[in-house]
Amino acid sequence: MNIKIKFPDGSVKEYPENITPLEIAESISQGLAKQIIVAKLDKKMVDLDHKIKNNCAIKLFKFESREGREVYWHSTAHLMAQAVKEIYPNVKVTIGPAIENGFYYDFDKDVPFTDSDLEKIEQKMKELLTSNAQYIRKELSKKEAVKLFSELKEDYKIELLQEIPDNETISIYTQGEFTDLCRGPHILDTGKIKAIKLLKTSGAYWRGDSRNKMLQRIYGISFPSKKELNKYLHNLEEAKKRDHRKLGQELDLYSFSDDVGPGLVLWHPKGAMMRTIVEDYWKKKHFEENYSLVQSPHIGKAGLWHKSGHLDFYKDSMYSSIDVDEQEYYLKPMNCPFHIAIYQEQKRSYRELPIKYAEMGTVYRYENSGSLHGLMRVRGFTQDDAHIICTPQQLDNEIIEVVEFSLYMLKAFGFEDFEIFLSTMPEKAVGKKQDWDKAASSLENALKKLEIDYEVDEGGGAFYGPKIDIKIKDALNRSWQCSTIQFDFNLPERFEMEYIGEDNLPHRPYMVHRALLGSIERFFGTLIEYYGGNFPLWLCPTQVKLLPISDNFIEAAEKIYAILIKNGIRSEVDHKNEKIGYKIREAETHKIPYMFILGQKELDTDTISVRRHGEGDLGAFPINEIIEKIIGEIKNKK
RNA sequence: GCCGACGUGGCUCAACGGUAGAGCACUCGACUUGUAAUCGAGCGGUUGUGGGUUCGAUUCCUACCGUCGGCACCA
Repeated sequence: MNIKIKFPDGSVKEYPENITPLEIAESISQGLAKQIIVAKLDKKMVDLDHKIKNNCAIKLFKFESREGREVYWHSTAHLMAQAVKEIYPNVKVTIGPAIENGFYYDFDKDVPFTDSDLEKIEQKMKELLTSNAQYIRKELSKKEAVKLFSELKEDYKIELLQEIPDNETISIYTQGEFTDLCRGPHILDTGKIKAIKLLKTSGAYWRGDSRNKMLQRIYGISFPSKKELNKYLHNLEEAKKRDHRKLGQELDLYSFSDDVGPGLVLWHPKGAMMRTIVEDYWKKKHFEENYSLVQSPHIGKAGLWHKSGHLDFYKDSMYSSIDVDEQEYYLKPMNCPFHIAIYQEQKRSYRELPIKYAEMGTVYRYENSGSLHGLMRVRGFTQDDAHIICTPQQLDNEIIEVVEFSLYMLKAFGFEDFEIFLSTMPEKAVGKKQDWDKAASSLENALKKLEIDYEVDEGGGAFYGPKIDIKIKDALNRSWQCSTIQFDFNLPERFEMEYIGEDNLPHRPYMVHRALLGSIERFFGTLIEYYGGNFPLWLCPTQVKLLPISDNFIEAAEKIYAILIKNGIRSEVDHKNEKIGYKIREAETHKIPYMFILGQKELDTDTISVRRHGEGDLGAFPINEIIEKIIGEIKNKK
């Protein structure tokens, strides 16, 4: 009997029953058959030797597809587990999924893996490859599976099995001597894996819970060719050059000091200059958006933080108290209570709302030592914070405006690539369910109305309200939260915030916290990595460096410098007694966008020779012309 | 916080159970220079901190601090 197979292009072909995806691929072309990794029948991913029984739609995946890579890497993880078990038979296996770039496998092993263990394991994997073992799927009952893994003494697998319903069919995969509990699918045989690299080891808690035992994780990656692996490793090296910690030092933007303390940033002149430009732009835009700028102190009395709930919920991550005149004070971990205090200085009318208080507020949080990371995660940072206090009727519109504003800001700094999340009510939460729903739908409506793609992070909201987060990835693909727009059902209640409505009765306002850039420190870090230190001209701390050909032209350079400064162009004169090649090299390595070269030739023709970073010699320009060009570029934020 | 690795002049790195060496940077001198490193000289480190082993430690052990890679956390 024949069955009908529908292809993604809509065409339908008939095949005999029990045909496999691999055979179907072979019927199309040998080339395709060689490349495919896995197949999808209707909505189910299956092995390539899966016997097809019914009419269905088929989709074949190569390594180039996300699905293909996932299966490929997952199969490599099995291979790694096999290698580990052969070298260390007493190690217990746990789970080993594919991740965005490669795979990992967690093992329970008393002594952590060392770098040389990694080499041994990699070597063993390559050895195992030569046997070209097949990944053989077997289905069995839960009872049988429990028996099998008990015999293998794989306790973690038994724990996993226990969570599967009793009547469900369990699948296991075996390659060579190694059998793993696994839903699949897998590649057909290890022969497809051509290049492997084990990248790093680390500790990782069983099931991601810090109360559980710490396991030993190995990360790795694999490719169908050595060439692709090398390319990946090369890209990794290139990405490391964009690391904001490396560039921050090289470009003399900021530093940390052991004497000052971990996670406390020292902004050097060039970094502080850039920060000032960011903040000035931010302020200008906030005035345009009808925000009122406020400023608040760095510490406040304990009572304030009790009332706000911060001491209940976050005491462990607040710096310890400061004793002032026998009163307890705390460094602020958030700006909200101060903004609320400003709001409450007067009786507020509905006519005043919405009130939007904004502040570049520097807050201090005692972050775990292990989580500190350059500028991305620090202990003292400045939030571009604001609190929108409005009536329920104003809410939807305010949310739309703030989401738009947020994207506008990120785009102004050149960011196009970010991920947006809508986080909903967590298990532990304050406020009424109906308020949460209203707030969440208001957030969702704004995203939909603005036609923004987003993911829902179920239960990912703060305890006090749902939120929209925007995350940006760093050079090494780690993602960091920047913008955040958060509802707060907690503080208006706790502080008994009110406004007098049209009905002459007090009402509780809605409050939204929002930070568009997030933390200035983190934002600056992502900015560095995004541009790899080659900032758009308007942000560059030094826009033009004047390079006299010899000492004899320093004076002439100083004159041009004065003109540039007068035109608002940030410039420097190179006073070094060096050859022009040296000065150019130094300016290039410092990623200075414009180099003005000045010698006899230029003096004679009343021009300057212009060199652009990364582009090279642009030729000679009359000074006015090049100033105009530069000013234009700054205005266009290029 | 947890697991692991690491910590040598401002930076990048070397050496080693016998009181540290190079390049760059910096200072000085010579050269007065044409689109990514001119030459020479000099300055600069109680090898993260404390304790221990040893005749002797930067090297070995240990605790702490910090950094890095993950995990957990992230209002």
